[in-house]
Amino acid sequence: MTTPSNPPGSRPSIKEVAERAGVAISSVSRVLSGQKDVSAAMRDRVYKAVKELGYRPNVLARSLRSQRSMSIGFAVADISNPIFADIVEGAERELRSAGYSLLLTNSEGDPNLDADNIRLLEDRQVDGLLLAMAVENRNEVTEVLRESKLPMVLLDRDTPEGLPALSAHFDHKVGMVEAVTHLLELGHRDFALIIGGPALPARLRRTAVEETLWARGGRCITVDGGFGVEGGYRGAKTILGRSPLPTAMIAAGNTLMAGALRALHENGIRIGEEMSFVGCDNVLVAELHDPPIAVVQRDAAELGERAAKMLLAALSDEDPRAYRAEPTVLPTRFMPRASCMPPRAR
Amino acid sequence: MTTPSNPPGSRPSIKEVAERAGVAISSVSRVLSGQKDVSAAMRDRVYKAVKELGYRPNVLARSLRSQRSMSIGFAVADISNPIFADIVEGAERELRSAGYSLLLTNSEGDPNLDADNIRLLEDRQVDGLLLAMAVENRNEVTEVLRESKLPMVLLDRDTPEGLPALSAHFDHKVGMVEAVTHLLELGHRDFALIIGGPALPARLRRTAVEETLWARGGRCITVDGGFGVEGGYRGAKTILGRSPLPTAMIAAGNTLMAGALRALHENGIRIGEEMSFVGCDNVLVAELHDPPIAVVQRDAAELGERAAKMLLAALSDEDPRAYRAEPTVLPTRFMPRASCMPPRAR
DNA sequence: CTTTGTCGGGGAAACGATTCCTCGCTACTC
DNA sequence: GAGTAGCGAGGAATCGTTTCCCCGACAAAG
Repeated sequence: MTTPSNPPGSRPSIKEVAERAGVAISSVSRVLSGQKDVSAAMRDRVYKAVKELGYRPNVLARSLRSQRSMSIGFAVADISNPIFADIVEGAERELRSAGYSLLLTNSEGDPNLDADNIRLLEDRQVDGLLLAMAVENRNEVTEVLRESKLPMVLLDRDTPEGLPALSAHFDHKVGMVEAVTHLLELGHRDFALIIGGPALPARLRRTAVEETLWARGGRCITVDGGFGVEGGYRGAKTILGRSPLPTAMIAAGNTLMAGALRALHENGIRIGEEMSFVGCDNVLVAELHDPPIAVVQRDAAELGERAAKMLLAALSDEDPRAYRAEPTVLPTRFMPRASCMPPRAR
Repeated sequence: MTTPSNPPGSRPSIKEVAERAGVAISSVSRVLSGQKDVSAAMRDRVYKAVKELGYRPNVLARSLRSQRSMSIGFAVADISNPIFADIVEGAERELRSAGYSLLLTNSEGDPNLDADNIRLLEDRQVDGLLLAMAVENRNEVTEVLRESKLPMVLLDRDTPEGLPALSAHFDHKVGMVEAVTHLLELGHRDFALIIGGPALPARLRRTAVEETLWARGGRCITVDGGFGVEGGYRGAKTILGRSPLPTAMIAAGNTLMAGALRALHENGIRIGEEMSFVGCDNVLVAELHDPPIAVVQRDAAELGERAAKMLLAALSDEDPRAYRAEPTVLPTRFMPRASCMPPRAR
C-alpha cells in the first residue's frame, strides 16, 4: 500500500508522513529542515515515509509559521523591453541557486498598477523586492515603499530622498562619452539627442552627451518625446522637422532607438550617409539593421545577478533594513558600427 | 492612538482589527469577505478599524485555510522571446480583473528546470497553470503534469496523449499558406524553409508550406537548425551552402527569422532582390529592416487573454479537471512587404 | 404566553507547517 | 552509586485566516 491513506484526493501532509514513519510531527520537521540532533534511524524512517508518500511540504504553511517565504518580488514597469528579459534571467539564476524563487509583476507602465503590484507582493509575504520602475520623489509608489519594511534593490533608477533602498545601476555616462567622442572625431558638430522621461538612465545619458559636447565644442538639441517606441518616433520626427538637420542623432534607450529608426526610415533618411546614428543596447534591431547601428551596450544579465546578490546579502543580515551598501555600478561600452560615418560622406 | 498596539514592528492582524472594533474575529472575516448576514453597524465598525490600522489580510494564511491562493502559475521556457511579453500582458490583464495574480517562472529552455518550476508553482498552491514550453510525450515535464490535479492551459503546444489539459494555440497554417501563395504568385518555385524543433507551431508551419507547394508545384528544402536565433543562423547557413540557391526563404519563427537574417547579411545577400524572405511575428526586427520583412503575424496578447479566460472558466467549474473545452484557435495573417519580390527581379 | 424560525454574531476547530518546552534516557564524572 | 550533563524525541502552542457550529434575541405564528 503505497497510496496515501487519509485524504484521498489531496497531497499528503507532514502529519501523514509522521504517522507512516511512526514518529512525531516535530521530528519529521526536524529531519526535513536538516537540523542536528536527529538519529540516523529517525532520519531513515522519515525519508522512507517521505519517498513512499511522495510528500512535498506546503510552502504556504511553512511561510506562515516561519515568517519567511523564500521568495522575492520583482516588479517591472515594462516587460516588453527586451533588456528586461536579460535582467530577469540573471536575477532568477542567482536567486534560484540560493533557494529563492521569483514572483514577477508587470504594470505596463502604469504607476498606479506599480503601487498595487508592490502591495500585492507584500501581501504574499515576499522576503525582498527588486524594482525596475519609475520611483519618483512624490508618487504613490514611493509612499508604498516607504511604508514597507522589506529590503529592496532599485535597478537603474534613482533612490528617492531618504528611502532606505539598495541600488544597482549602469554607468551610462562612460559609454555615452565614448560614443560622442567617436562622433566628434569623425567630424560631427551638430548633434541631436532623443531622451525619454526624467529617469536615471535618461539623465545620465543626457548630461554625458551635453557636457562632452560643451567641453569640446559641439552643439546639441535634446528632445524628450516620451517613453518607448512611440516616444522615440515623436522625438525623431521633431528633430527631422528642423532645418538645418543635425548630422548625428543619438537615441538614449533601445525602445527610443527603435522608434527613431522608424521615423528615419519613414523620412527616407539614409543612415550613416545622410545622418550618423547611435542607439542603446545591443538588441537584434541594432545588429540586423542595414547598416548595423552603433550602440552603447551593457550587460543586463549581470545587473540582475548583482542586484540579486545585494538583496541576498541584505536578507542574511540581522536587520535587513539597516544593511547599507554602496550602489553597484556596472560599466557601459560604446560599440562603433557602420551607422556612424563622417558627415557629408556622400 | 492610531498606532497598532500589540506587536510593534509587524503588520496588524485580523485579531487586532477585531479587538479595536470590539467584535469577534469571525465577524471581521465575514465583513471582509463580503458575506450577507452582517448588520450595517457591524460593517461600519469593522471598516473603521481596518482603515485606522491600515490592515491588509495575510494572503498566505487565507490561502492555507481556504485552499485557494487566487494565483496562477505561468511557466515559460524562454522569456527572451519577444512574443512572450505580449502573451503575458494579455494573460495578466485578464487574470487581474478576475482578482488573480500571476507567478511567473522561466527555464531558459531547460526542460529539467521546467519540471522543477512546475513543482515549485504547485508547492506554492497556485490554483491553475499556464504553460508555454515544450511538453513532449515522454519527458519529465509531462510526468509532473500528469500527477498534477490543477487545471492547466497549454499555449501553442501539443497536448500529450491523455493529459487533461486545455489548449489555446494559433492556426499557423492559414497565414503560412497565404505567404506561400503570395510567393508562388510572384513566380517563385524554389523554396527553403527553416524550422526549429518538433513543436506544434513548427509542425503546422511546415506542413502548411510543404502541402501547399506540393499541390501547386513548387520545390522546398526544409532545414531544422534547432531553436532560437542560433538555430535560425545555422539553418540559413546550411541553405546558403547549397547550389543552386532557392529563390525564397521562409523562417518559421521570430527568433529563427533573426538568426536567418544575420546569416543572409553575413553572406551579403540582398534580400528581396536576390532572395525573397518571409519571417514570423510583426516584431521590430522585421518592421525596421531594410527592406521591411514580410511576416506571418498573430495577436499574442489575445492568446494570453483567451488562455486566461479558459483557465478562469475551468476554475469556476465544480470539478476543474472534468472541464473539457474545445481548443481555442486564433488566426494568423500574412503581411506582405518589400522583402518579397519576383525572382531574379534585378 | 409559548413555540418556532430567522438573523446576527461569538467561539473554536481547522489549514500545515515550525519551534519552543519538556522529559526520559544514557553515560559520564566524582 | 548518586547527581548531572546532553542528546533525541514527543507534545503543544503558534502563525493569520476561514468556516462550521451553536446560541441569544427578537419577531411572528399558534
